[in-house]
Amino acid sequence: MYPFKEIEEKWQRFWQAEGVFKATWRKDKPKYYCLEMFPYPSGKIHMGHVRNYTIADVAARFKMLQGFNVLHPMGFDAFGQPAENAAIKNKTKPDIWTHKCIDWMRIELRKMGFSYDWDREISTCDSDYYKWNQWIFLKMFEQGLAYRKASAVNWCPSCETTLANEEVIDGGCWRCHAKVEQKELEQWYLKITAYRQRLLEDLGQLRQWPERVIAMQNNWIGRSQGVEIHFRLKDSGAIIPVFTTRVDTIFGATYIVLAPEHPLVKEIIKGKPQERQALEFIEKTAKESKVVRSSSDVKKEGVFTGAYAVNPVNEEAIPIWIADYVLMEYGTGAIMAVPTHDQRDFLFAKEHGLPLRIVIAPKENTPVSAQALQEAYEGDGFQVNSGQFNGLPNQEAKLAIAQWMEKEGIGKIQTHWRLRDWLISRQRYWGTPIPMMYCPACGVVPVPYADLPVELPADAPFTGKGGSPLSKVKKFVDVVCPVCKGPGRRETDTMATFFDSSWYFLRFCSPRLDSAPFGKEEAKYWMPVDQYIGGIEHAILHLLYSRFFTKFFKDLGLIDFEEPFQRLLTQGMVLKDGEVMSKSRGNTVDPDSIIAAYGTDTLRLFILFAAPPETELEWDDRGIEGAFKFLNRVWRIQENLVEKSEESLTRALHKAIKRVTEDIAEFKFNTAIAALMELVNAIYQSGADKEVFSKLVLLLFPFVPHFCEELWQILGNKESICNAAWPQHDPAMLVERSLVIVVQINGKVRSKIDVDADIAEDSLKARVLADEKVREWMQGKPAKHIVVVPKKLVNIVI
RNA sequence: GCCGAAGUGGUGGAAUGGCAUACACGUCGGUCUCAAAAACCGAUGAGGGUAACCUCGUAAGGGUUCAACUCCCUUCUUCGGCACCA
Repeated sequence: MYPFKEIEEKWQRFWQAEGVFKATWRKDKPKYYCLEMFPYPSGKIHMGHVRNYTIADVAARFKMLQGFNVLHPMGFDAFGQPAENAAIKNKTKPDIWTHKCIDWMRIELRKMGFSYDWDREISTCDSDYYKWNQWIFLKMFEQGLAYRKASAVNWCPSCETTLANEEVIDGGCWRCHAKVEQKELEQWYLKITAYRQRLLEDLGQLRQWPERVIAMQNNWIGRSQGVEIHFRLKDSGAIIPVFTTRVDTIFGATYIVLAPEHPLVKEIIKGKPQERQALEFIEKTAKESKVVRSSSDVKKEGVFTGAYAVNPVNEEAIPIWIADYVLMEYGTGAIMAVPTHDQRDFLFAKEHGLPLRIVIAPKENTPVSAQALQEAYEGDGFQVNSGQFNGLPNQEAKLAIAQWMEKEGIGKIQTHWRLRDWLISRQRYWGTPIPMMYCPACGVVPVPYADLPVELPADAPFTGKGGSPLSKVKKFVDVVCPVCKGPGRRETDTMATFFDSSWYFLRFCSPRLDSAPFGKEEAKYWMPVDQYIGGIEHAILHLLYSRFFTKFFKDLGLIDFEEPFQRLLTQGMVLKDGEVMSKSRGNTVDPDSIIAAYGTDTLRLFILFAAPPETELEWDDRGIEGAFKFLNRVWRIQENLVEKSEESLTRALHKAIKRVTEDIAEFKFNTAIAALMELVNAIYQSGADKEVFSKLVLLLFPFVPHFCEELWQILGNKESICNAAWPQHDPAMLVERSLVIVVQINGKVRSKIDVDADIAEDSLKARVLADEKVREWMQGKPAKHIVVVPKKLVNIVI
C-alpha cells in the first residue's frame, strides 16, 4: 500500500507554499481560463462537487503541462435564503453562519488538492463584491434596463418572496417546491427582453456547448414568427388583432375565439341574448387556477358571444366565441380557429358544431371532404379554397399571404417571444441591497456612485416571516435625498442571487480591483472562459443571465466579446443504487470518508474512470477498490525498474501518449485512463525502464497529481512535476513494420494474416487468396470482387 | 404535441462505416503460502461441438453498403426541457 496520506499532505503544503497555481499575466504564453460553477457555501462538499471540480482540475493541470498560462479560480456564491434560514434556526447571523461555512468548505477543497489560485478567492456576500452588483444595477438603470413595474408576480408563500419566471418549476418554487401564487406587486425588473434577439442568434456561435443546453435556451427564449391579422368587429368595425403562425390557413378560419379576460368581451356581449351565459362562463373560468387551465387533457369549454367578426381576406362574417383554452398572456389573447388544420380547434368545433373548411390538401389536386376528417391535418401541402393563393405549396403561401396582407394593411408580420423580463426584487435580508431610494419630492432616485456600497446593516431583525427585514431597520431605511436633500426612504428589497453569479467570472480576472467591477485589460487577456463546467440545472437560469450580462458589458464598452463561455461541459449526476445521491434520499457517500480510507487521488481516479464526464455516474464501492489497486500497481513499478525497456513497450508508450493526449483534450477521461491501464499491463509483462516510467507518471499527473509529484521526486527530479512538459509522441514509433490483416469472406471474418506494413495491394491480394483457410471457404469458387482497406482488412465477395 | 439526449455482456462502460464487448468491477481457475489475505498469471456474450470450429447476438422491424452499434426509414422504451404558445 502506498503512503497516500503523507504524500497528499506533503504536496498540498508544497503547492500552497510555493504558490504553484498563482495566475499572473504572462503574455508569452497562451492563456487558458478554466472555471467551474462556484458553490453555494453549505459547509460540506458532496460527491457532485467532487466530480465537478475534479473534471475541471484535470483540464487545468493538463493545460498547465502543455505550456498554457492557466487561470483556475474558486469562490463562493454566498448570498441567499438557505443561509438566512440556517441562521434563524441556529440563532446566529447569516454573515457569521456563511463565513463559517466558507471556512469549512475551503478546508475541504484544499484537502482535495485542486489547483486553485486561492489568492483570487471571492465571496459574493462581501461588500467589495456586492458593491459592484450595485454599480452594475445603476448602470442598467441609466440605460433603462432596470425598471420598476407593478404587475402580477410569482410569489412563494413559504419563502415569502417573489420569484423570477425561471425560478418557477412545474408551478412550484425552485427551492422549496411550494406552490407558487400570483400576487400584484410593484417590483424591480431587468429588461433581458431587450437582448432576446442576440441571446437567441448567438446560440449559433456556441459550437462547443452541449446541444441540449442550446435546445433548452432556445425553448425558453421561444421565438415564434407569424402574422398579426386585423379582424374587424362586424357591428362596430373595431379591430380584433389575432396572432397566428399559420397564416397559410387564414381562408379556413371559421370562427374566432377570445380569452375570457379579453378586454373586448364585455363590450361585444352587451345587450346580446348570450350576455348572461357568457358572463357566467367568464366568472367560472376566473375561478379556475392557472395550473388546471393549462393542463392539456381538460375538455375545452366555451360559449358563443352572439357577435361576429369579419375575416379581412374574404370579407366573410364568422362567429366570435370565448373559450378557456385561449390564454390572455400569450399572443393577443385572441385566436382565429382553423378546425381543419389545428387539433385543438378541431375538437372544439366538433364539440360545438362549428363549420369546417379544408384549405391545405396533402397532395395536389386531390379533393378531401372536411366532414370525413378524423383529426386536423397539421402537415404541409397545397393551398385549396384560398382564392388567389390556390395551388401554392403552403410554406410558400405563408410568406406570400403575409406580404400581401401587409400591403393591403390587414395584417402585420410579427415575432412573439416567450422570454419575459427578469424580476429581481426579493423580500429577503441576505442579498445585495438594491441601490435605490424613494423621495416624496423627486420620486425614484438612484444612490450616487460615490455612496456605494449600500451595506447590509448587521443588526436587522430577521425572523423569516412577514416581509423584508431591512424595512425594520430605521437607520437603513431613512435617507436624505441626494437631489433635494429632503427626507427619503431606502429600497428595502434585495437582489435575486442570480444577479451575483451573472458576472463573477469577470471579477476573477481582477478580484481585488477597487475602481471598477473588473479591469478592462485583465478581462481582455483572460476572457472569455475557455472551459466552463457545471451542472445541467443551470442550463437556463444562470447561463442565460450570464450571457445577458456579458452582452450588456459589451454594449457599455467594457469588453469586446459577446459570449462569456467558450466551451461548456455539463457533468452528469452522481447516483447510488440508480438514484441521485441526495441528503433527502439518505443515500449519500461522504467524500471525507473515502479520502480517509484511500486518499484523494483514488477518489479522483475512480470518479474519472467510472463514466464519461457528461453522463450519470453510478457510485460503486468496489470501483474505488479497483482504482486504489491500480495506483498501488503503478507504485510498485518504481521498485522494479529495468535497465532498458523492450522496443515493443516503447512503441506501446508512444501509442499511449497519443491516445491519452487526444482523449484528455476531448474530455474522454475514462478512455484515457483505460489506455494508461493497458500500458501498465504491458509494463507488467516486460518491465519498464526509468525513461518509460517517467512518461507514464507525466501522463497520469492530471488525474492523480499528488501521487505523481511523489513518484516524480523519487525518480530524481528536483523540480515539481507542475513545471514539467507534457510528453510528445514520436510518429516514427507508431509506424508498424508488420500488420495483422483481417480477412473476410462475404463480410464475415474467416482468417487473419501477418504481412509487411508496406505490402503492395496486388501481393496482399495474392497472399490472401493463397491462405489455407480462405481457400477452404472459397471451395474453388471465383472471387466476384475483392475490397481492400489499406492496413486493415480484405473482404472477398463470392 | 414540439424540441433534445439515450437504449451494447452479470455490472460500470469501449468501439462514429472495417475483428462488437477495449479498460475495469464481479465470478471461476491457477501460482505463491502451513493457511488466509495481498500480489501475480489465465478464463469469462449466448447456444452447439471432445475439438478445430460453427451459428446467433448492440431496444424491435425494414433499408442503403462488399461491410452497419455506427448512415437512412418506421416503431417501442427511458430520461430531460417547453407546452391549450395560436
